[in-house]
Amino acid sequence: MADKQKIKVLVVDDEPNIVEILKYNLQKEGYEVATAEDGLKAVKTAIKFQPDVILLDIMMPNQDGVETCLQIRQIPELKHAFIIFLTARLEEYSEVAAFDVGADDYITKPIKPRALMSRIAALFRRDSKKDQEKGQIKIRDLNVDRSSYTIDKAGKTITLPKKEFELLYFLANNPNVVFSRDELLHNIWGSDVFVLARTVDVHIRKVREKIGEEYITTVKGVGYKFELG
Amino acid sequence: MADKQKIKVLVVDDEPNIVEILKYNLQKEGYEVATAEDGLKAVKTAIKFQPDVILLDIMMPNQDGVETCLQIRQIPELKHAFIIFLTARLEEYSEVAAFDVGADDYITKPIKPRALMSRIAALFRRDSKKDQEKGQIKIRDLNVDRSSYTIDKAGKTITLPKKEFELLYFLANNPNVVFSRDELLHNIWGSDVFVLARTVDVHIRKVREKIGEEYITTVKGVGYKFELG
DNA sequence: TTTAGTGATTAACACTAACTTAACAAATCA
DNA sequence: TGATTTGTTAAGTTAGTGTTAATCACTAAA
Repeated sequence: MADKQKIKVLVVDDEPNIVEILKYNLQKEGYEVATAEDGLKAVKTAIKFQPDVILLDIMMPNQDGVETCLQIRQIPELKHAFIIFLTARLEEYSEVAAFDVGADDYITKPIKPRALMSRIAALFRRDSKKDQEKGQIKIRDLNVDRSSYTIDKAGKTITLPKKEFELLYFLANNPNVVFSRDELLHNIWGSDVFVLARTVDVHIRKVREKIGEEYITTVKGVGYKFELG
Repeated sequence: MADKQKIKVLVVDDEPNIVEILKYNLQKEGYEVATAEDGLKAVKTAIKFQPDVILLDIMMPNQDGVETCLQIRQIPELKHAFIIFLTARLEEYSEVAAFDVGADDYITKPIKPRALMSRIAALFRRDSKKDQEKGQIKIRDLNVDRSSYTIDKAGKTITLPKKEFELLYFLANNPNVVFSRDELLHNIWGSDVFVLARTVDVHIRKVREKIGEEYITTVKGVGYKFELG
């Protein structure tokens, strides 16, 4: 979702080129970025900056990524942070040690910015899903229940397939807000999936068919919204 | 379409077929397209054309993509441009060098036009959202809400079609300022759309019909304005 | 390994609200 | 008054959406 607060990413690598590329691409995607050039500085910066994600090169002067990761994991304020290792392809060293040490993911260089962005985005999609998992929305006469992918309406229980459910859930979670097809794709399908925008229409059709026509309305030329009142 | 200013894309490849396919698809999506067939011409064209995005083949006669990219990155006016490399799958050469040289992304041939389009669109998505975040205007007894494309008036909710909403939104956003029909067309319809000025009258009529006559006033011989107090 | 089934995506065609244009009536001003 | 501008309505056109069906991908059962 469009988080009100920018997600903060700390990039740690001793190669200025890589730092620049990542910084550039991350900022382009709307993240707030800080950088550090070695492990020692990384820890200091992390404490000040309180990042949500840390991209951590393994091979660095002063203090390598593994050791740095260990230290960061000791700091209570940074426990929630996602740590992603950046490794050259041939450092087998990393893979095992990385996870032992508390990394959440790792990617191999050379880095494909696009893939990395998707991966970071995915972290927060998953995370936000967790938030929602408490998730039961009562809206109008519907009871939208994420844990079972079902809708309760007047005693009747309707089960929806995944995409249809996600679509309804997303709209119901943001009632009265119009979303364009592209926004819906971006938020529900993810930023790294390429499907035609009109696919949304078909899903809308099916949801309407199952729960009734009166909930989701079309704003022509703009998109769809869940109608309150 | 909706975009005020067309996004400019420069396609550089020595295979006319590929250039044609990309050009066709990009234009269909509303981009302004220029092309070049080798690296040397690409630089010249880029300087004149000032593209926002450059699709750059790696393997080209005269001067390859990597060298071309380097040169383009030297030019201050083109620093903001997104450079995306097009590479055949087996040129491992490219991946590393590409990013060293300042590329923002790369995609492997064969190119799937649809995926490429999504990717380019994604580059600019953030900006367009920012425009929309302005959101909500409270003026007199109206609440003009862009997120739902509705007007609230004394508890009643009125939904307007896109153009009518945009018209009201624009006027309400600049209360007491008179706009000529041409100015309204230019600001709401966009500079590249040609419709008769009197079309505005009809939309004004419909907005008045829906929200009441007392908000938008006519200044004869000049245009319309949103009336405060 | 087939087969059947489900869901996701795309493609094709139908339909209609929204938009544009045109035409005429009403209002305004010289 | 006549000329010009705007209001209003209605008819024509288009872009956007609704809808159905075909295709594709995947899974589970036989």
